[in-house]
Parts: sequence; C-alpha cells; structure tokens
Amino acid sequence: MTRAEENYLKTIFHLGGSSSELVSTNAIAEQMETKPSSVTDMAKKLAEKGLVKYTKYQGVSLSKTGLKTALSIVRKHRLWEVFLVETLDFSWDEVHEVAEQLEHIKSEKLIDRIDSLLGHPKFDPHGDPIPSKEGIVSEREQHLLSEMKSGSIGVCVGVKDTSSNFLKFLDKNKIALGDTIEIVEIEDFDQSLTIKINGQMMSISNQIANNLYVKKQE
Amino acid sequence: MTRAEENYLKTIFHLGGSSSELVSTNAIAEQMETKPSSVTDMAKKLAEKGLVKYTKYQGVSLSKTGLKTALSIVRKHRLWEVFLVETLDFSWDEVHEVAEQLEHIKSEKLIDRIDSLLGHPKFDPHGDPIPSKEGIVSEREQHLLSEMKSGSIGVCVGVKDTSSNFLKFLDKNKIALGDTIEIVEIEDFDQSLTIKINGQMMSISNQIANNLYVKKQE
DNA sequence: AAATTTATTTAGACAAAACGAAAAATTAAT
DNA sequence: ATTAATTTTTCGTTTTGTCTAAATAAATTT
Repeated sequence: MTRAEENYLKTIFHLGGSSSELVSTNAIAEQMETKPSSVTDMAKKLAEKGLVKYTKYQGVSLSKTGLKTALSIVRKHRLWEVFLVETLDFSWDEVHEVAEQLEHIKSEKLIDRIDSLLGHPKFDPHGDPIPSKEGIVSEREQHLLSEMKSGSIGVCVGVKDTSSNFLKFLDKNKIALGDTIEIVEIEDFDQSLTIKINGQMMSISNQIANNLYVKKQE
Repeated sequence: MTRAEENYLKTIFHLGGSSSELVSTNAIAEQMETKPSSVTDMAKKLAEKGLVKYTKYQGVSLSKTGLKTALSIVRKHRLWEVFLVETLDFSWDEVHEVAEQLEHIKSEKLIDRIDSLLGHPKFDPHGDPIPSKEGIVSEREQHLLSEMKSGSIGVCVGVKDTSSNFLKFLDKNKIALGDTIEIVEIEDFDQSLTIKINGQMMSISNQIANNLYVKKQE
C-alpha cells in the first residue's frame, strides 16, 4: 500500500464514501488539490486492487477492505494528533500537518503503544472520534452550539471547521476543549449568541457557534 | 529533499564520506541493497544539487550542506530510537526499522519536542552518539570489551554489531545498557572471557566481547 | 429536444527512482 | 605492457503518480 493510495482512501472516506454513497472524482480532486484526471487514474488502480467500487462517470465508494484500510489510517492520524497535543504540547492548529505524515508510518506495534501511552483515547483534539483497532467508530453525541436553545448548557467537545484561522481564534478567546458553555441569549436579529464561559460573558457570531460542537449537559 | 535523497546522504555518511574520504558507488549500492547504476544516477543528482562532490569513476563525498543534512537525519533517527525504547518500551532489536521511517518526518518542532521530552539524550540505545542540532557529534569514550584487560571494570554503553540476532542474544542473557561488567578472567586458549555481571558469573566468547562497547570505570 | 455547459475520461507526456545490458574506465595479473 | 578482471557508467526501459489537451458523457438551459 503506497502513501498515495492511502491518501486517496482517506479522502474518499472523509467525503462520505464509507458505504453506498458515491464520491465524484471532482470532489476528490478538489479536496486533494490535484486534477480530476489523476483521480480517475487512481480510481481505476484502487478498483483493480479491490479497495473501491468504481463506476465510470458515476464515482467511487469504499469496499469493505477499502473502508478497513481507511479507518486504520484515520485511527493513526487521530491518535498521533492526541499524542502531539497531550505529550508534546502542540496546539490545536499545529497538529494536522504533522499527523498527515505520521499516519503513514507502518508499524502495528508503534501505534498500539502510542494508543496505550495515551490511555486509549476515544476522541482527538478536535473532538473527532478515533476508530477502534477493529474499525468501530464511536458516535459523537454532540451538537453544534448554533443548534442549541437559549438557556441550555454544554461542554465544548470539538470543532467542525478545523482551519488554522478558526482554531487560533478559539485559542485567543480562551475557548478550549472541555470548557462549559451556557447560552445566555440568542439575538433575534443576527442569531449571534451571548454565552457564559469560564465565568465570563462574551458574544460570538452565529458563524462561530455553527462550528463549535458541544455535548449537552442534562 | 526527497526520501531517497535523504537515504543516500545518510548511507554516504555512514560509509565515511563525512569529509575528504571518497565512497565508491559499489559500496553504497551494497549497503543500500540496490544496483550500482542506480547509485550513479543519484550521485549525479546530488552533485547537481550541491549536496555531494562526485568525480566519475572515483566516488562521492558529502559537501558541507550534504553533511549537515545527513547529520540532521542521523540525529532524528537516533532520537526516535531513544523515544521508542524509553517511552514506548521497544526492545533494542525492534527500533531500527521503525526509526528508519520516522527519521523522514519533516517537522523541526516535532523532533525538538521529542528531544526535550527525552531530556536531550547524548547517545542512542546502541550507544551511538546523537548529533546536536548544530551538527556536533560527541565522541564516544568507549572501548570494545575485547580490548580491555583482565580485572578491569566497565559499564555497558553500546554495541558494534546491531543485528537482530546479536541484540536478541544480549536480551536473552540479560545484558543491557548500563550494566556493570567486570572481567574476571581471559582464557589464553580462545580469548573467551569470564565476566561478572549483575552479580552473576558467566562466560562469553571473544566474538561477543568484540561487539560490546563499555565505558571504563576508573 | 437541441444546444450549451459542466463533469469525467482518454491518451500522450513527464519526472523520480529504479533496473538490466552493454560500453567504457580502472585496476590487477601475467 | 598487454591482457584479463573488476568497477563504474551509459542508455534504454519500467513503474508510480502526476499533468495537459482533447474527446466523450452527463446535466442544464433554453
């Protein structure tokens, strides 16, 4: 399994080709910042190897083995992210790029040991679930902050937008994983929210709230 | 800098092309388990990039920048080896293969953090010195056990032969880094040694002693 | 339903890295 | 000093992954 193949499988997974859903070559190309023609080439190759189902002009979806492989890469990526944050004190916005490389290291033992060093974490620093060794992904019982009602309370467990910009914004405003957030008021006019976090009141735009995952607290 | 280029530079370094010494294409090919013709190709490419000095039919040696690059790879390799042994409980003979992959991860910050997590170690699990960030390699003040006199005492600090076989032998006989070894007697007949280690007497062949580095104790 | 736009594939080409066979240079042997 | 043996290079080819330009299919508009 080459690095390129692994990256394609991972991207197809992220674009929803987990099972029946078809992912278009264009979508893959855009996500990977490559050309559609290159994607077509790789789609054929992966189909040849039985890792994806590919129908001309329709799109691709992962096969059973393809899904298994994709999950193992996602597992590695997310475990490495936890490692970087927990053990090496990286910040949210720095981990992705490095994990992108580390996820391709080939050693069962290595990732198993990292997993136990970290105490078998279930979620990565962005709140995304870490697939188990057997390929089981725990569901996130979480909601976007923007979908919650006024007066409700939640704990920050992840982000939807993982861009460096957004993560830096959160850092700057001292919003971190595990923080408790109470929605004090929702402005009718622009859906901006007044929230109470770390004992402090602040106002955030709906756009921000729409990218923050919280776990409902009762 | 591609993975292949990095591997060539590392190999040239290990074969002694640190400065003036010339390394033959054949030697490189043998070490890397590839063909001499491939080495010639790469030698040209590296020379083109100013990383080695290459004279046809003579051999290659590292340039100043080539040496710097090689040292940074060796540094990463050896730091990762320490990490695997110290933090993840790998054994001597398992680390090389994985470190071979990890050494190519591109992130200054990552290797710096690993370095401080480990407390800036000076030697890897095989006793080989870890080059500093600035490319300075500490000398090993160590001797082969086979070169020491009867009655002398030393601390085991490394191995010459790093083959899996040898390292497994050491494990099995409970000889580990940091153990104190006293030479009780050297047999005239076959130069085999009787040593005292961990309070226990044992006999080892000269071949074994010739692959064990110790640091003289007084 | 025909025309146009958009998406996708085909085909040919390229760069990186490697290999084998044959040529050229170097070294060793007689 | 030739010849023989060895080492090293050259050259043509392969594989992997990518690209561009052109062709084809699908989706949208009119």
